[in-house]
Amino acid sequence: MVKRTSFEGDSCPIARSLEAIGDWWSLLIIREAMLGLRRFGEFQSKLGMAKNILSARLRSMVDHGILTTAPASDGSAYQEYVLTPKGRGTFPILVALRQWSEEFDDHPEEIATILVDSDKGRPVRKLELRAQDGRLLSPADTMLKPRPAPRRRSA
Amino acid sequence: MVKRTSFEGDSCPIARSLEAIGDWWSLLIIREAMLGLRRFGEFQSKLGMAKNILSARLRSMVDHGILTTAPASDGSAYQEYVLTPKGRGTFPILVALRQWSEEFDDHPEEIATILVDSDKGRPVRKLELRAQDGRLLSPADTMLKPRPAPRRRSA
DNA sequence: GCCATATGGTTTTATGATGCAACCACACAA
DNA sequence: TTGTGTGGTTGCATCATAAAACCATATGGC
Repeated sequence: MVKRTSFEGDSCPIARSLEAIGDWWSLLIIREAMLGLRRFGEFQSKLGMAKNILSARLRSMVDHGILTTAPASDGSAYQEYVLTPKGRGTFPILVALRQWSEEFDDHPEEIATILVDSDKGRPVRKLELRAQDGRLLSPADTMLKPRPAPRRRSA
Repeated sequence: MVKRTSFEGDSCPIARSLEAIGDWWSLLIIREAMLGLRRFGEFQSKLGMAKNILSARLRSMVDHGILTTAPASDGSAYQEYVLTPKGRGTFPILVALRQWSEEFDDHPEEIATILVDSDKGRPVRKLELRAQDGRLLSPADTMLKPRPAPRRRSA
């Protein structure tokens, strides 16, 4: 088989995420959904992507529990695609991608938008990773530990 | 042309990130590099990916300034691939992907590792997005604003 | 009712990307 | 010289993607 290697059974959580949203379009669809788009045609015209691909992606994300199809909203017999909590949970990923571009892109002047807090209208801070006790952590301050084995008996 | 649509000129910072690291393998390669892998063979055997694909990805990431080729280190006439600051800057993206799996994956018991702070050995907190004044922000507390036009004259 | 048009897709077909295996180049060792 | 390991490149089969055509169901005009 040549089967574009699936990460489904992989034990790495990053690989598992990529399995669901690691393709070209999914995160952009989620981004648009986060901004309020709901209808097939809206996504299609906004993103300019092929309709068959959009169709496949939407279905895949529905299967993964990232989107749900809501029956209507304006009566028009069609369905809408709305984010589930799992879908909205990708927000930090989108922000991280955005901030990475803002910080390291070779042509940051081409970036058209900035993310601000809607209350004050000022740019948000960089995402920060903290320890349980609140210390700010850099990559070097972290390490991976094997997950404790699930206790079978006393669950 | 069918040319797998490039996001290179896109003004959306998320699309721009995906252009560089939005494919199947790049983030996994970066993850391994973050853990200390450096040599072609190490990546290849650890990730189990085809050598030609690895070769293409490494070259692409070098072109994007995410990796650099260092001439040696153990004398063996070959080169090593090490992360640049831009490459290390993807850390929050990896953490965000990891945490999304941890929170929403259907089979979280299959996730083998947890990210801890190396000082205390305790799991890290969730990534948090804050406003300039320190308020914790949810997706709904944020909005996108057009970037202020670059002033040509008084730069 | 009848035709035109918009929406929301699916099907068809062509090409680029990926996966695998084979091959090549180089370094080093026996 | 031959052998072996590393670091790739090349060919070919298959998969995914893109573009466009096609289809089904409303909606609107007449």
